[in-house]
Amino acid sequence: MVTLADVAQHAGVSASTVSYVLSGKRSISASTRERVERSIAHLGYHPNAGARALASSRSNIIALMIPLRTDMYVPVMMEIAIAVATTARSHGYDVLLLTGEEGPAAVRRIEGSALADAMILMDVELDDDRLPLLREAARPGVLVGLPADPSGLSCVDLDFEAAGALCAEHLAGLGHREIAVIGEAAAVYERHTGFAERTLSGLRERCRELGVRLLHRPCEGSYASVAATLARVHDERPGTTAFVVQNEAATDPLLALLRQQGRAVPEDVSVMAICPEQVAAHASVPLTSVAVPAQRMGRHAVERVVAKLRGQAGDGVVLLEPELTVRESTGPRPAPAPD
Amino acid sequence: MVTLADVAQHAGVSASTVSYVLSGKRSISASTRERVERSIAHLGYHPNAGARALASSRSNIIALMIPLRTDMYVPVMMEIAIAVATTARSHGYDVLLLTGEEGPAAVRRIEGSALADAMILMDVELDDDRLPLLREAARPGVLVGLPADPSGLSCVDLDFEAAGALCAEHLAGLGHREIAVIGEAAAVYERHTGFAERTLSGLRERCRELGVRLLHRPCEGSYASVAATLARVHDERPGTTAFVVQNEAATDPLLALLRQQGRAVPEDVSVMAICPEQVAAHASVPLTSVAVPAQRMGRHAVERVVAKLRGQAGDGVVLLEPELTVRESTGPRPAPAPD
DNA sequence: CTGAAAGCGCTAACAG
DNA sequence: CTGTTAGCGCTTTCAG
Repeated sequence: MVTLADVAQHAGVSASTVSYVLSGKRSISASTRERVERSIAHLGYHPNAGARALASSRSNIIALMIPLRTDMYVPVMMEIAIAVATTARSHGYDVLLLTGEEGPAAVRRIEGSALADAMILMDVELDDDRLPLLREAARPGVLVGLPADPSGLSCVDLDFEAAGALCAEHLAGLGHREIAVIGEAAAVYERHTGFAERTLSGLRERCRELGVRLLHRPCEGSYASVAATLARVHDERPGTTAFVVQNEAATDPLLALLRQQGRAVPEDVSVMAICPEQVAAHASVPLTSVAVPAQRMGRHAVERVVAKLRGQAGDGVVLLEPELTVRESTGPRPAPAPD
Repeated sequence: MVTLADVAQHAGVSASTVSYVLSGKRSISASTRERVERSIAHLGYHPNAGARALASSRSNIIALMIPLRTDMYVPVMMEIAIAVATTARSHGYDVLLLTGEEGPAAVRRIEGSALADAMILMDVELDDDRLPLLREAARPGVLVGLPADPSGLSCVDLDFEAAGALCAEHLAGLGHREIAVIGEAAAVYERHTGFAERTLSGLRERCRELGVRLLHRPCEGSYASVAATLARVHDERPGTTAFVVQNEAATDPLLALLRQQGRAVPEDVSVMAICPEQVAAHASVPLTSVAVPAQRMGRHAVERVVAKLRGQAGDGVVLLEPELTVRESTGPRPAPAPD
């Protein structure tokens, strides 16, 4: 194994000089720097991570806790995780992958062992039991998601209220007066993950302002349950001309069912979704949608945590602005059927 | 920060004793052990990861390289990654998440910096440029996937040939004589990722043995392209009574199209898939399928790599046996339409 | 069964 | 601009 001492000897300088060439923490004459760099390349030197961490008490690792249950929003999680990993690398950090399994113990473990310099928690719940620990922790942390009480914490999330409002505006702008929301599974609302409720409240408020009638129904992901929900909406609000879907698994069944019923999208009925771009773009009818900006969220979380490590940022909530992409699934309200 | 020395002092023993209590590498009297453990709990001691890595030259970290392009098989990747993380934890290892972005350089970096004790590479391509480095590396590695030349490497993968054969047998057993395969996008075959070809060859061989006609058509994930492929199959082999789908994105469109054409599944036509359980179980008609055993693959990869770290395992390819789950999408061949 | 002590490879004062 | 040196916290011989 090639050590810093080997490099120093080869370059005919002291160990500290090599160290400083690497860290740039003090000025080095061009000639020495060059000699050292040549030696490093020649010997194929890589600094030892453990030694570095011990001496500097910084590991250059960011811990990322992802949820264990993989039943929801998997591609989004994955996209965030990948964005976190690549952004972290571009800032000189590696990423340690932790699953929710360990729960709060993981926070303690990371903190105690100094394995990571900071942590990013995904899929935070409204009342997450890792939060008290995180507030006390010496190391900075950033949440992806928004808990009930974000005080003393840094959070990044999509502005779901704004996303809801955006949907309402888009459909109202097309003339729709009765909208139905196909929501997440009831369990999601009961678990109070927050985002679903926030979307709904944005939607409700803006609909009220715009004088649009809104109906909300939670829905499981299965084909059968989408069918049941659709039937129910049809019974309760036959005048519904537009759907907002916030349920990744429900979009395809919904489109299939409408097609089956001979209701053309968007001529007879408009459909829009709050979902990952991929899902929206690849649906059987490309969906007008508000995207969950997974990459931006991951990138932002890392940048935030890195800034905090440098003492350049404090706590606070950052809500990313939603963006609406108009595709082929929404159109003007059809003329009311003549009696 | 609580150090080992603090614990030693509190317990009235030497540092090495504490260390040995922790590692169990030499016998300790019950009374000292108890005292030490009490002190550890009392002080809330956690060993410092960097110091440990430096002194022992083992980091207790396994690096996991996941592919950067997330266009394919995302839930499977995620499931493998999570299985890797949880299994690793249960063996005392943490997982470092690397993306494919760095390419071969990542292998060198991990190796050089001693950041991880071993690595697991996902989504290996037939002729992957990280493989030569991995063969020379001092640290053990395990591939998830099967490259063209697995010599000198450890690999874990699904036995896709057997999976193909299993499909052929199942359908032949139900009396089907003409089968069509809806395959992955042409790009997947061109990239020679291996698994698609292997499935096909298993399918072909067993079909030949069983006297079943087989037609294979690659297919993009979009609704339109599934429609086109289906039409083409119908033209070329009107007698086709069963489909094997190896393309996560094609299953739902296929079922929707068949429904639209008034062909009932499984009464008029059988459909089976090689895909994750979730996809199969939640399809609009629950699909008879051969699963990609993501969890098993992740777990196996970790166990393999841990065994190698202990010098208890060598190179070689392990192909996991596929399992067929019969659901509602396959049935006996319909009686040939009377002329 | 337990202690003492020598590093592991690097960083960061402290000196010049 | 560069060198000397004292640790960082832990593991692991070597002694007893």
